[in-house]
Parts: sequence; C-alpha cells; structure tokens
Amino acid sequence: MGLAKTEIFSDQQNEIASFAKVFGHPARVAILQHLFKINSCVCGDLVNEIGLAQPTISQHLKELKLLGLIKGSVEGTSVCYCINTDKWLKMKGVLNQFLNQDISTQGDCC
Amino acid sequence: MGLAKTEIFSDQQNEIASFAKVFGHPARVAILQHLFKINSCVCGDLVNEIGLAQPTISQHLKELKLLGLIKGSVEGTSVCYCINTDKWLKMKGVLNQFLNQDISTQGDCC
DNA sequence: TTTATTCATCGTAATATTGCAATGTACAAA
DNA sequence: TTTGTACATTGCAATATTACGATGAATAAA
Repeated sequence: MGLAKTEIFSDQQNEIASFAKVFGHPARVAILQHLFKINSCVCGDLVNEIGLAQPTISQHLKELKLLGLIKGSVEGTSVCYCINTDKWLKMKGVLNQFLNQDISTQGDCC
Repeated sequence: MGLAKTEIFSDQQNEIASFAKVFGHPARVAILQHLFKINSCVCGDLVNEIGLAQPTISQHLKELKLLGLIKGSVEGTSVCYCINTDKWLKMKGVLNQFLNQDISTQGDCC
C-alpha cells in the first residue's frame, strides 16, 4: 500500500504526524536550520548550502511551503524563502504537547 | 531513488530527522500516546486499540523499538511494551533544541 | 532581441513505506 | 500431546519518497 490509513486516527494524531514527517528528512532539517541561522530570507544559495541538486531542493522547499512552515516571495530572478513564524510557533506547540506527555509518574516497567 | 543522502548531512541533522520520522506516522503517534495514557506496560490490546491489522502493528512496534523509544518484554504468551524513558528524554532534548531555535530577533521578511 | 540566470515542473528510476494474508514460533491450558 | 492464543516474520501489492536530468517560465543584463 504505502498509504497511511489517516481516517482511523484523530485530527490531532494526524497533525502531529504531518508536522513530524516534514522534518523527518535531513535535507529539510538543514534547510530550516539555515533559515534560522542567517536569520532572514535566503535568496538563492540553498543549493550550494545543502549540496543536493536544484530540482531536489526545490521539491523539499515545496513540501515545507505546502505545510506552511516557510514562505517564499519572488525577488527579481531569484526567490526568497523565510520561516513562517506563526506556523512555526503553532507546530512547536503541537509537538511540545506531544513530547511533554507525563512520564514522571512511574519508571519503566518492562 | 527513495534513498536519503544521509552522508552529506551532519550527525545532528540525521538524528533529528530519525526521531521526527519515527512519529511521522499517526499509528506510531497513537501507540506512543496509548503507552503514556495507561502509564504502564501494554500487553496485547494494542491491535484492538489502534485498529490496524496485527502484522501492521507489529511492524510499527518494531520501528519504535529499533530506535529505542519503547522496550518490550515477553510475559507468557503476550509481549508487554512500554516507553523507554531515557531514550524519550533524549529525543525530547534533541527535538526541543531544534524547535526552540531563536525566532525572536526579527519578523518575517518575505 | 538575444543571452544568461534562477527557479519550478515534468518525467523517470531506484528505493522506502504501508498494510495485510498467510504462516511460523513460543508458550499455556486442556 | 493437542489445541488455542499471542505475537513475529515472510511475502506481496499498492503507493510514497527521494533524487536528478531535461525542460519550461520568468526576469535581468547585454
């Protein structure tokens, strides 16, 4: 199949999975880290920065954009990308809630 | 290809991606949430709980185990699973560092 | 207008993922 | 020993993902 049965899970579970999946690839992690590092738009040098072919980078950017984590704007011949702060914070909230589930009540039992 | 070029990324980037990938599927999110919810080992009822076929659940459990997020122990005919607290905390640290990158310095620029 | 640059899209190949039926394995109960 | 239960593994089909060459579209420079 290769097709996740999303309909049997809650919206929350699917949302967590979607956010996690998007940086479940090192190239997208690297892209996001670079955007934070330079702390502004990145216009053009992502292909050199990451080290994958241009169509590959373009595809990863598309996925990040589709989820809303980054925004792009055309700037002459190049395109500038930056973090979408609102969405990033939303994601942070969703994932932190998942990561911070209470594990203090007891120790491992097996 | 379908094969990520992990060798061109840092260990840290690959680690973030690995952790994220493992709960980039709603079934694994549901499994982990259930383990937290009952706050002890789960022995057997995961198939009923999640709603996927037994081999499918078994496969997802295997991936969670491979990364070390859960531990399993044989208990008679059934097998009990629980969260591996140490690994979970480690993952939390790694992912929080990624999620908490500084976004305060400036607003969106495109 | 021609040329160069930048990026997106298309097409394709290789591999991974998801899901399940069938089957195997290990243990417990009868 | 036989039967049943619980789970893992195997094998397979369908789909998704990753990567890149080739090409297209848009703009800037010459």
